[in-house]
Amino acid sequence: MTSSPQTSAFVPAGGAVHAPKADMDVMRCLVCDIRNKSLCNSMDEEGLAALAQSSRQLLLPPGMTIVEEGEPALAFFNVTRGTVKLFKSLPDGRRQITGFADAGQFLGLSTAQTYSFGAETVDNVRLCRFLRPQLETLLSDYPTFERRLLAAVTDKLAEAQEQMLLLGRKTAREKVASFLLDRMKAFHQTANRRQEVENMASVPMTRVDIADYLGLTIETVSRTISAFRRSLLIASAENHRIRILSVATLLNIASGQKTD
Amino acid sequence: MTSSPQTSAFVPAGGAVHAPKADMDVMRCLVCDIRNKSLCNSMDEEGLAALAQSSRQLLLPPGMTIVEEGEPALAFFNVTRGTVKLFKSLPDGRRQITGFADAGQFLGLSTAQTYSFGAETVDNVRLCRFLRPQLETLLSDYPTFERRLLAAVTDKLAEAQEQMLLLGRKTAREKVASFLLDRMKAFHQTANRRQEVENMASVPMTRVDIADYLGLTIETVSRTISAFRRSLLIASAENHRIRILSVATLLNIASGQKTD
DNA sequence: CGCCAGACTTGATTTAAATCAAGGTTGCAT
DNA sequence: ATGCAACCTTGATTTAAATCAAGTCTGGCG
Repeated sequence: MTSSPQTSAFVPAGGAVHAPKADMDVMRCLVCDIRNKSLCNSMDEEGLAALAQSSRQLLLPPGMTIVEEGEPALAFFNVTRGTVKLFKSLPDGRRQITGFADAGQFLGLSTAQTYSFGAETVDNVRLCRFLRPQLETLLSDYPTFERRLLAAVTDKLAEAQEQMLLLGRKTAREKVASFLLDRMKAFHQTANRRQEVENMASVPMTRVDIADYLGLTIETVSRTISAFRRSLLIASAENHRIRILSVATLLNIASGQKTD
Repeated sequence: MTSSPQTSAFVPAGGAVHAPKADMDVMRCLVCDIRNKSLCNSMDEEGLAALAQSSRQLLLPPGMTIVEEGEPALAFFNVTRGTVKLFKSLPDGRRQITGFADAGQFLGLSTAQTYSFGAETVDNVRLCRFLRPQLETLLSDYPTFERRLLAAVTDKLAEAQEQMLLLGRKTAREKVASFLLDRMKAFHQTANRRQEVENMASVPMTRVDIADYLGLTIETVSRTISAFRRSLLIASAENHRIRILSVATLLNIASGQKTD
């Protein structure tokens, strides 16, 4: 594999690569383009310098393991670009994706000695890694940061409860509609430019990932998306994007109002 | 409805009742029998006095609403006796129970203005209610309490991820086996006496609640429990208890190993 | 003490989604 | 440009669990 313009910043295979020295200095967090959409917005200028010195930036290509189920929980991560999938597995290989962490989201919190979940990159991902002792120092030194993390975990719990409602009680059609709307919301939160982001959803993950997230099979996901396309509720766009043609209808479907 | 010895401490209907003055004084938390199994174990003697003065104790009979989906999130609760169910609903009445909070567990955290979930008592419940401003004062005044809450929410998130795996990828049989084992664990954590608690599970909730927790129907729950009983994996006991006759087999079933 | 409502169980049938089975697309590597 | 491997789509059939349909059990009340 030779390097191409698109992937030149990333390792071809085998492991994480640390970003160049310039990206690790005390300024990194101060100039971070998504810091106001993340935990880091709780920090003043001095705190941002402390964050930069407590963390290392990693760049990872698609399909890389960030965290392995059952391995020692040594680090905490903040995603600053791309999308990460979090999942749990059964011994026979069945897998449930419990969430996607887009730019601005954190992952890797654990009170146990080992991670109870795995995490892998979906596309090209940039993240900041905090080793546990360093995170704990930050929490103690910056009460606003700790309060912000508590709020962020509380929000994740509310999201998880919403996903339980989806998994336990929604139909395939309702699940896919909910997913597409969530991806639209994620894209809105993530995109920095106001460039025709309206009604666009970012869907960088495969059908297998979507199925494992919604508790369905790839065939059911594919059929349902095809049906939405045929009904002109959505349209495919370039770059793994989907344009949502009728947000209102999809909202009705997602919340269980019958809209056939 | 006239009062009976069993329910005399509770209101017959209509609303919460505050416990007698003696239970609200500065000593309440100091003498609380489950404080070491809850968030409150992060507090020293002075902190326990502050907790007691920041909260009121409530006693509620079965089937009472504690928190209503969509209502202003004014309070945070710590369950000190009994079992509470947390749930989310769809407009057409479909319901997903997202968790059961037994003695020692908290509920009611929210960063939004309104609760995104409902909460109701399953049996006779005792809980401590903290109004939001008072909780925030406690968090600021007692850093160990805030750290403990962060850990507790992190644990809840891990539980929620485990439940997503169950809802999305487990069979009915695996779901019910997992549930019974969880109820056994909850009973062990809750019971203070070592009185033949071994292999006992506390199941105070109805089949409807179990079904809404596991993403099944009551018929499927009933059939599955009957099948386990016929296979001598479990046996019914008094007081809404179930004795687990083969923990090992149930563990195998719960984790997807085929054990027919 | 026996009635009754709510909770639970069991059986028969239906159905939404899974599984099985081909193809079709796409994009990257040679 | 071409081949191929991974990904996606569509169709036919099966199946696990839902739904429909009776009962049975239980405990609190008159």
